[in-house]
Amino acid sequence: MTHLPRSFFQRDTLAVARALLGQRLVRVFEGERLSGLICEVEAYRGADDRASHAYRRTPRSAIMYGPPGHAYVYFIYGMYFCLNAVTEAAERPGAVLIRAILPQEGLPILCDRRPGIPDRHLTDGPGKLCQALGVTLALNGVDLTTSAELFIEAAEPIPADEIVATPRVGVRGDEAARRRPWRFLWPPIADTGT
DNA sequence: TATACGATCACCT
DNA sequence: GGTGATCGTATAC
Repeated sequence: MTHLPRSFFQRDTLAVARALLGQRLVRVFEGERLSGLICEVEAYRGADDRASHAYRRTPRSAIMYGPPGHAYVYFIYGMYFCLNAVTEAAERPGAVLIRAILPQEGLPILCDRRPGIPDRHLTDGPGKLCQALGVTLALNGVDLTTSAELFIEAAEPIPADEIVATPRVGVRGDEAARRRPWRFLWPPIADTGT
């Protein structure tokens, strides 16, 4: 088991998004391994994508203009965090939002961190998986290719014909941005958000 | 300095 | 299927 290398992230954002499906997201929290297979992602790009935080270069979005392979964590709706992996070469902004994982290791701890929530819903949303894994702003900017507390391991690649693409969730306003099928799901039976 | 809003979730009906 | 929670960030003043 080894960290995905920087070259994995340093390419087209859409290619990284598809390739991340099926890989294992690992969080080492208080000495315990928590992990799950990535089963839902969304691609966000830069100047050509009004739905992306990187559409404008601000202090918050600056991380997406930096080298690939780093974590971009942001706070949303007053109570949740979302985890992204920065893509593309430096100065070319892009990121993949990790929206859901299938729990593999540390299930009892995931349950402890989300009391009263059925197993099925522990990590089936971007804010949920951050809560379950203990991902907060403290991890913003960490290097996923070298970090000992948050990284991604190579697992089984997913055949292209098992991946479903749909429009992204929660994208409003810009018509072109809303139309783009840059949300990727695996397996196809996963929640479709309808 | 002030204000509007958001890449969401849980709980209600 | 609808709505309230709750606050960092961007943008306007």
